[in-house]
Order: sequence, then C-alpha cells, then structure tokens
Amino acid sequence: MTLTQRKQPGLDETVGPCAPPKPVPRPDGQDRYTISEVAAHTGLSVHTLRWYERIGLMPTIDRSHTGQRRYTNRDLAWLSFVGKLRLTGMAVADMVRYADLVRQGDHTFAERRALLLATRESVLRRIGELQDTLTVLDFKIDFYADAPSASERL
Amino acid sequence: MTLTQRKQPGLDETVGPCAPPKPVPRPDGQDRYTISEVAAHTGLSVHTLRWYERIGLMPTIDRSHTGQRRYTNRDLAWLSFVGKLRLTGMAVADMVRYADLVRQGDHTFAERRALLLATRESVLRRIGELQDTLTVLDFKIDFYADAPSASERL
DNA sequence: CACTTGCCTGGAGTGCACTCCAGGTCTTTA
DNA sequence: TAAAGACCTGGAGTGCACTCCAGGCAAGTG
Repeated sequence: MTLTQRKQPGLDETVGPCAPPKPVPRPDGQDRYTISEVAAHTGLSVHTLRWYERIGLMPTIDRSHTGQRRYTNRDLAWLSFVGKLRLTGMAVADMVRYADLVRQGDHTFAERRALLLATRESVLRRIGELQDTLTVLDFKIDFYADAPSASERL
Repeated sequence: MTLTQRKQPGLDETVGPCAPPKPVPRPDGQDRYTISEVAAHTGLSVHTLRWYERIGLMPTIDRSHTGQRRYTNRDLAWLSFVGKLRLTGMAVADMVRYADLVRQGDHTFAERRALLLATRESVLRRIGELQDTLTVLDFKIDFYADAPSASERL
C-alpha cells in the first residue's frame, strides 16, 4: 500500500506557467536523462534506480563521457513496465528473471508469456481476496455506524 | 501474494471417514484449543501466534494450570478478523492500534470505524491499481501469443 | 525411569526491498 | 580558485513481518 504515495512530477513540465527552471537544461532536446530526472519522473529514488541496475533489473544504461548514467526513453518505458509489475505484487527476483528473459532474446517469448500469465492469475486471486475483505470491512463499518460510542449518544 | 498458500485443515475434522485420531483428545468438547490446534486451523505458525500476542495484537489468552495457552472460540474469531485485516494489506502496527482500541472499550467505536473506513479506501485503491496492471499484462500476453518465439515457428 | 513430545520464554536470525554512508570525481557558480 | 552540487562506487544499515534457537518444564509411553 505504500507504492502509490507519490505523484510523478514529470519530465514535461517545461511548458505551463511558473515552470521552474530546469536545473540542467540539456541543450539537446533529447533522449538522455540524468538519474535525478528519472527519479523525479518515476517517483523512484536515485538509490533505487542504481540498485535496480546492480541486481540486473535494468538493461545496460548509457554513460556520459564522465561516467554518469544517461537514461533513454526506452529505459523510461522499461521502468514504467517494471512499475506495473511491482504493482502486481511480483517479487523483485521474478522481475529480474523476466529481465533476464528479455536479454536472452526472442526465443524466450513463450517463457515470458507463461510468467505473465501466472502473474495475471495471482493478480486475479488478489483482487478476489481484497473484495472478500471489503465484505467484512463493510459489515463492521455498518456495525460501528449503527452503534455509535457511548460518548456520542448522550 | 504469499498469504494464501495454505488451505486450513480445520478443527472439525473429527467426523468423516478416516479421521486421524486427535493427538490430544480434549475430554471436554469445548472452547479450549492448544496453540498447535489454532496454528493448524488458521494456517499461522505457532511462532506467529505467540508473536501476535507479544506485540499486543491478541487479547489476553487463557492458560492451562501448567501455563500453556488455551484459545477460545472468541480468540479464533478475532484471529479470523485479523486475517482479513492482513489480507487488506494493513500494516501489523495498525492492527495493533485497532486491537488497542478494542481493549479500550466502546467509547472508541468512532475511531475504529474511521480506521476501517481508511482501510476500505486503501483496498479500493489497491483493487484499482491491480485492475490497471491487468490491462498491461493482457496487452503483453496477447503480444507474446501473436508473436511466438522463433523456436516455435519453424 | 528414561525418552519423546508439546509447550514455555527471551532474544537472535532471516529475507525482502529498499535506503543510506563514506569517500571520491567532475562541473558549474561566486 | 574555492566552494557547492550532482554524480559515482561498494558496502553497511533499516524496517517489516515473521522465523528460529537455546534452554527449560510437564505429561504421556515402553
């Protein structure tokens, strides 16, 4: 439940009134984002972004001539998909497995599909569980509404 | 997603064919279950049951004359509700808070209700998130179905 | 009466998913 | 040119929800 706390500020807030000056106004209007830009865009911390890379959840990220990471739109799209997988409740280790399959090429399509199908099933199960809890929750909430605390009914 | 692994064997399997002999056939047909019976019934480990008690998630549990825990049907009902709260994704600390409110008596009805309402909202949000992921999952699954791996289309 | 089994306790250990730190480089700004 | 700020690395630390351990007591069994 802690995954949706932060709304994403976005990379594209250069337009609009009161747009804050971009800290590093990349002259090329391009496909090369710094780690902090990506952090702002995705809502992940820079720590988490570097950690994702360490554990093999990211493809090889481009580097600037001084060795700083430069993320592409492609990387952003992958991060967005990873974010969806995270929302499914998939374990990070399984996401890494999926990333491995992607790295291995097209011949892993069937296995990737199987992984996603299993995930889909678990999402459906989880939705069912959550809906079950709603029944109980609503029952209790109604109970407390009908029987307000002694301090209230004087 | 690891919460629904085990199905509950149940306390009431004394009837039926091939019912295994109850290890400790409590002579009184009553309301006093040992910790391992409760573990079998709830799917929680005995460790977790004791831990729940330590952290204040349980009411005071009865003890036998030798100091062993004896759970009542009331305790079982509470554990079942706690299980539902756990399925909502509520943090254990918040469940403890709720248990505290219950201990404090009827004058906390309003606060309990507020807690459950907040939980209800977070469950609805979570269901929404999961449904969003299904869209992405289905899209990808279809993609992999339409474009089977090279090894398959020879 | 030894042995096994089930239970007790306080406290240590585990796995996960981050999160932060120390010590360093490079670039920009005053 | 000095200070500030964004970035780098390997590794340590954190919070959560358990999970297990050592050492001990009590009751039933061969």
